[in-house]
Amino acid sequence: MATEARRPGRPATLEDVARVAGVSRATASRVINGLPTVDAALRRKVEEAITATGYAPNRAARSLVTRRTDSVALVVSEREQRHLATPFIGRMFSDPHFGRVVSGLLRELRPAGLQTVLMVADDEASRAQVLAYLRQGHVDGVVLVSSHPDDPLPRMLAETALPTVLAGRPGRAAALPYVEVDQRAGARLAAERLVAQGRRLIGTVAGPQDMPAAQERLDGFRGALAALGVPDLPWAEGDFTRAGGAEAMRRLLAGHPGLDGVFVASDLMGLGAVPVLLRAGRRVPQDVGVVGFDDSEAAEAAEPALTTVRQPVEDMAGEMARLLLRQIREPGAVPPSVVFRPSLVVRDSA
Amino acid sequence: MATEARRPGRPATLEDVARVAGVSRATASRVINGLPTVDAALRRKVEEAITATGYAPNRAARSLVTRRTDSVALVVSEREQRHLATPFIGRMFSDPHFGRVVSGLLRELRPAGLQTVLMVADDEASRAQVLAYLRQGHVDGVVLVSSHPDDPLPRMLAETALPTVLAGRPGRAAALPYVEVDQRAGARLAAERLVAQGRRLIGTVAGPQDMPAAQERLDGFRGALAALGVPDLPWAEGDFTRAGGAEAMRRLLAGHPGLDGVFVASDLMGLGAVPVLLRAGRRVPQDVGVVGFDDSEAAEAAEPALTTVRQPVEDMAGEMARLLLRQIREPGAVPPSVVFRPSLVVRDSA
DNA sequence: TTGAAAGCGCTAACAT
DNA sequence: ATGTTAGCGCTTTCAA
Repeated sequence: MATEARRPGRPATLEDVARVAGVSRATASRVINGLPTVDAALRRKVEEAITATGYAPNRAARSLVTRRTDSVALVVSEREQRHLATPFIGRMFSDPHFGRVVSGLLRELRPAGLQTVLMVADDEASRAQVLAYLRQGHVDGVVLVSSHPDDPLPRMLAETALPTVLAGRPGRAAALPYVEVDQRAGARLAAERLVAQGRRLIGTVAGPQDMPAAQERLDGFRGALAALGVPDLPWAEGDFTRAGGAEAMRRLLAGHPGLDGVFVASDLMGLGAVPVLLRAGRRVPQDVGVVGFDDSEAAEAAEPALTTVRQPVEDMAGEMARLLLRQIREPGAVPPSVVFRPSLVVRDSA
Repeated sequence: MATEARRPGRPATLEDVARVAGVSRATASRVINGLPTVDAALRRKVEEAITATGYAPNRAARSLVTRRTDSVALVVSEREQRHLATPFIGRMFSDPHFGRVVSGLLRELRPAGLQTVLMVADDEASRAQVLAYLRQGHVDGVVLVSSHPDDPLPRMLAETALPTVLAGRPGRAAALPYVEVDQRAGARLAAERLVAQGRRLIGTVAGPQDMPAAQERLDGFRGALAALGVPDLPWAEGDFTRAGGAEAMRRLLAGHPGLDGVFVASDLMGLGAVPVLLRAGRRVPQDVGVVGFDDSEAAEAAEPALTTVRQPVEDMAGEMARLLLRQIREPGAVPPSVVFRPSLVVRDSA
């Protein structure tokens, strides 16, 4: 119905809105930005003009004057892997876990009016490039998902004073808030489950011990077992991949054939570990109980389905977004890190 | 060494560079944008000034005048699924396939100096929002990854005249270039493999028949079998999920217990289908040969590992990026769609 | 409460 | 080949 009163071909500008509403650009701008000091009648006129013209603000123009960008960067930092056969950017993107993080993030960021720019840092050059981009003020904040413990990026970001949130505690401490699950508490849940089932010869397939999360899962599991009266803990280290889990399970089983319970530090490794047990003639869960970690799709896909420690990944990502928003809105504020409580999801493997 | 000759606190501007180099803003701009009409000596001076000041262009300012944004949108379009238990944005993001697409895309986009903005359209409101954003000229182009065949977005995008590329042929035809794999050729590879192994009682677990890709895989498989002298094709429809594959396999096997070969239209469905066969007492591949489609992680994860039809996903995504770049560089050009040739990856299941 | 005007940093005529 | 200048669309003093 409304004739779009504007120059043809180009999107309507604030100027157009002002003209249609019969006010100045300044007043139109006030309405658009929700400032209270506008007469109700004029406000209505402007709002009508916005609808009539199909106006939407030009972000570049706005950004030029406000120095905000209404966008944040989602930076994926991976160790360079030219030696691996992995095609291109490595496994982060094809990890369903990462997808869940993105999902939880967007769910908060979108309603806040923030766009999300995807960036990858996987070698020295790209890291410098990303950092330059961020420092230049092209985004209002950064969510960093880093997969390697010796990543220098957290510290470098801390020095920029740009609002930043980390997915998980960084390998090298940095003065930045992070969100993660209580690894030790999760390990304890696993220990309690296995012990409650009467298992006493318990081992664990741990994650890479240079990663804090993996360390804490191992350490927490050992501590919980000790508290439950099981002082000894044989373990083997995997690399958080399926193949690595299988390999570690083989070593563990070779050294300790009498095992009746295993805590595998990730579901994906569990996917590799369980078949090793089965092929070695152990029934799961009858002979050996297995508890995983993550509650990823892998847990459901396993045969039998894995009993596992659940991380509320989407909720955690949502919290990351909120921490970031708070920093953006209150410059200087550095909110405390948030640690989520894990829960046990009982399926068939223990 | 170089003292950063600039106002403190703020990034250097073109003005700063010009002053340090002792030239006008225009000349500095010419150097930065690589225009040829600049004296070699001045060019060097400007380049030094850039280094000295740590200058990087302000994208907002540039965008305001050029009407380019040097960014593209990666739009993920999914059917609304409030009825499902799926947490949040649905399964696209946690699909490793999507991650491979992102990976291939970024690999081309990054060197071209384009940022990638992630957007989701999963209901009427978000679709309108995304469309408004795109129409407003906030990006130079769009990559659309759509998961549902009745998606109105391809057509709506075609009407905007914004450079666009689709991941896969759209359900409703649209005048936009797309990239996909030759589905029929892939199905033929599967048929040839099974028939070459002497199998004659062959069925297929097809994908959702409202999706073009799924239709073509079924149709192509049927055609190829007929050409090879196997005229009959029992089939059951799955929904491209693991559980759906298992369910369809059960139905297929119930109706045709004598099957000795199955083409499963996705590896993920294969992951569900194979255990059904095993539990029904069929050995794979001895009693029943199984060929999947995609060559995803699922194919390797299956037990036995799936022989499958490979889609070069990262390469295809890279091609999408190139098609988009061409449209951006040559406005008005609508490059033809590109169809990739699949290949057979032989593993243990057939 | 409203408007006039300056200016954010950059590119692109245009003039030289 | 180089410089001067006029905006791009918006927010934000500052006056009224």
